[in-house]
Amino acid sequence: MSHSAPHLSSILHAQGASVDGPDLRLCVVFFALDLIDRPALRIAVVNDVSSRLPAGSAFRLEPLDDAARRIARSETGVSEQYLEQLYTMSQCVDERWFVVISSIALASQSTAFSTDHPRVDWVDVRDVALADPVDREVLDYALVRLRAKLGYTTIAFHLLPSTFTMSELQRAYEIILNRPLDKRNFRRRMVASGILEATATVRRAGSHRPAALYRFRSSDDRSDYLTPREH
Amino acid sequence: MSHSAPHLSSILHAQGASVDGPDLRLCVVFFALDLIDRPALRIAVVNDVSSRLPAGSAFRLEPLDDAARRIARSETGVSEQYLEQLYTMSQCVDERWFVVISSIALASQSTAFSTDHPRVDWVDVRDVALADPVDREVLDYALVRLRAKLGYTTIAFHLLPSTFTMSELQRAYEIILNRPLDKRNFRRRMVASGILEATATVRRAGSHRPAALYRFRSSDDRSDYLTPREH
DNA sequence: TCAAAAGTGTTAAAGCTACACCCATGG
DNA sequence: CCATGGGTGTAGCTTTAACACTTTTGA
Repeated sequence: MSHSAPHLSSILHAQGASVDGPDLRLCVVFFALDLIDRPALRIAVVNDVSSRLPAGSAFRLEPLDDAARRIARSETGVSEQYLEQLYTMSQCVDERWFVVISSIALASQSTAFSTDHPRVDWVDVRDVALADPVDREVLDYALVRLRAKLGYTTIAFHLLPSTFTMSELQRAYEIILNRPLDKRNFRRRMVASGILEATATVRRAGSHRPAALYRFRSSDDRSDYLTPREH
Repeated sequence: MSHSAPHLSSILHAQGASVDGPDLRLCVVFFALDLIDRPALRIAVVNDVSSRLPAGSAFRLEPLDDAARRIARSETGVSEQYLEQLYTMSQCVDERWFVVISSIALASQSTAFSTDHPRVDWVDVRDVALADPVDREVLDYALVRLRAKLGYTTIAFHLLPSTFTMSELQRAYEIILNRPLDKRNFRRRMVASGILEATATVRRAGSHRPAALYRFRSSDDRSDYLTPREH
């Protein structure tokens, strides 16, 4: 974290120079999907003095998405599978000027909820209470973006385990979009899109017909569609 | 512009404080559409030592889109009609660390090309040569975004004069998308979308049937669709 | 044999693409 | 009267939405 001590600030002001360049704050909306326990879309919330999004600062010359990845990991103890920049805004906290660069991170359930990290809760997006209104704004926009991208990308990919049943995939979409979908139409669209391939195996889970297992054809991951190429 | 003079930097380093926070660079891809002279999508390019995008720095606590608007205006002499943030990245130039926040600005032809500003050229996007590879990357992504948004928003709105013929509107889309569109299908879609309203008037322009003039129903400007609410 | 989830087809409506001719005007 | 751009309709196809029953299994 880089900011000048108050007296230095005054010294520099007196000389007409500026230490008033912004501090960077990278904050991450880290999503994971609970398909088992109480099905819900959850985000990582850090509880220190109050509830906030995982956040931190970038090092000098560190690429911003490397920094966001590093912060997501160190703040939550979880390695994301997908990261995408969201939006940048200016914010003032206690006389300090921040430029807040927000990102979305995604991880599958097993990756996210198995790890136990002090101060980190994975909370249902419908119940999240964040102290900072900017954090709230970031979360709202992250949800808009995630829902929109579900329609024209393969972003759901990164919230599911490596193999899954058609019902699990549908439940994932339903949880994120927060509305029910028709089973037959859903399956048809998914199959037609060609992003799935059937594995040879089935999953037996209870006293009913076993479910075929699918995986994503990782060759055509289109999650990135409409974000710039990373350098 | 805020960066510390070298000797101050050393002083602060010596004391373990950091002046190494990034400098902000806001850069703007300012689009305008030439429908008359040589029809083309153009952007504002600033020529000082070499060709670059209009750019500048934010003031302390200035909201980033206010800053981008201010920079777009002061660098080009043109007031944009629409502004949207694009992407943020980290860059190093001559040992200085920049956080580059890019935006798209749009203005109609009359607004843009009537003004004459020293060092500013409005150049066809197909011919743009920019010294900085980051500027190039920003332009490429701006084009991707503009084209994509043409499909699901009313962003074209801001590149056209307040009233226009159906042919002009179609030409605008064709120029931006860089491919021909079917006249009848185009008209049908536009009318069906409900974003246009016919004015009572026609335009007589040459030895052929006069063209009906339309305007956008500003009540349903959906350009912003999928960008966060501005505070 | 029952309960529970998996899996499967059809129909109607809307939207998309491709395509060619007549209309109104000014010179 | 002719050259110029403005304006119009249809047919085939694809995509979407709505809708209910049969299959396979374990207990």
